[in-house]
Amino acid sequence: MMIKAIKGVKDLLPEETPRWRLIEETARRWALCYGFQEIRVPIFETTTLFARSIGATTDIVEKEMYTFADRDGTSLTLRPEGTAGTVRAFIEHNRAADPRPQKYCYLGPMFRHERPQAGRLRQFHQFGVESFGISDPRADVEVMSLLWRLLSDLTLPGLTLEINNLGYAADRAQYAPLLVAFLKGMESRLCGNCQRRIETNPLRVLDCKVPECRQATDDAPRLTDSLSPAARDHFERVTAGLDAIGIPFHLNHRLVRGLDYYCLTAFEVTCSHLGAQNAVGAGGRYDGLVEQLGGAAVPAVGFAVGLERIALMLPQDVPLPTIPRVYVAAFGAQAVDVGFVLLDELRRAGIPADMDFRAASLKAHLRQADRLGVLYTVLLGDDEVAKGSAIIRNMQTKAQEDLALSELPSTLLARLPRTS
RNA sequence: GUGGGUGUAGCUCAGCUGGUUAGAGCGCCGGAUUGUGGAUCCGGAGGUCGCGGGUUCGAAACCCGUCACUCACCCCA
Repeated sequence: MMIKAIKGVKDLLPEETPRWRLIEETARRWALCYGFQEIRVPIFETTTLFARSIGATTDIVEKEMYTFADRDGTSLTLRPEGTAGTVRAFIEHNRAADPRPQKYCYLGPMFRHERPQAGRLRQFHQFGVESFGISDPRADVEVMSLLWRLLSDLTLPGLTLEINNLGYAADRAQYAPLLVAFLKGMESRLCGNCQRRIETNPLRVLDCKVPECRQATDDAPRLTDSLSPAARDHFERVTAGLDAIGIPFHLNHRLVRGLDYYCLTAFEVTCSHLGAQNAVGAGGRYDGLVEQLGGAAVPAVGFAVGLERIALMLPQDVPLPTIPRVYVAAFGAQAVDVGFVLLDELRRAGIPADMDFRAASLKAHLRQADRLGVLYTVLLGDDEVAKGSAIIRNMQTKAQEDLALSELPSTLLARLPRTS
């Protein structure tokens, strides 16, 4: 019986890792450029951290967490998202006491026990940022700007930034009964899911995919009309800020975030070429969360993007960095030994060099050199060894020249173009 | 958790209402070229037809079960 990877996880084979490196490096580069600093937190935490931050009644906590008992019985959970652990670390290390801006970014695997589908895995990867301690709406704008710029830099097609004002918890508490009353009058026109949502998550009805539900809720009371002046003011400054720096966005009064901790600004970047899971990245403000987890009353904004989803939309022809390499084709009784030493000398000189130890004939070596796409091949047979020389062959032009063995590393180093 | 689709060579897929030794393209190996890659030509290797049972003279095909993958719902990045 062959052992296979478990459901919902994926191997990234060497053919795909350059694309992933491009995505990861682009994300990190933009985040650092915006003053965010990388933080690395554990991929598992005590279960209560997630239950308290994400919301005990959300699907994630209720049925999607990978939870298991540690040897002493304490309940541990593989992180389903990155914010909870980052906030925990922020509190635990008393980072609020540091006067510098506390802006973090993270990158890594997350785990949710869901049925896999396009753009959704059980082990998936997110890049995210969290900006702590700044209630100024410019922090919201900064975070959305970073998200937009890094996705644009990756030349992802068909991107849309949608934003909404969720208000404060008190605003939503005031609004919810109005909405529920309206929905109850419409119940017969709603899909089965939405009829259930009236009780469980009425705001979510607004964001239903079913066209009939959207029609039915066109005239529903809007959260906007229930917002406090402070919430309105914050959001106005957010949209003004986005305008000022030229970030295109659409107001979407139906946009609701699933996690309990969001307030005020909520946003989502969707992509048209992505299948059903069309959200690439999403985030918002979560001013109450740090306090809720036992820290000071520290405001915060952040986002997370799904790297699998980015990889799905990343154009096939994006230019990937390539390393110019050299192949050592050593054949013949003495030459194989001399070639092996030469291979090591090249590498020590910083020249990416390779050799297939299985190949015995020059023909077999050249075939491998071709497959590897190297720029130069060093041809080294017993004749050359006797003369203390080697031939370097330019694989594109087929031009060959004789060189002394001793000058090979320096010559090749000079010939190879700088890594692009 | 619910529903649909698909499982045949390393990869992408043909295979008719059940009928001989299960095919193609690409890839791989060898030769034409005994020290020169890609292109061409010639030759070759490679398959428990996902697995288990059933129907039948005969099953890759039909039936039942099962597993895997996949898409979608729910929910979310």
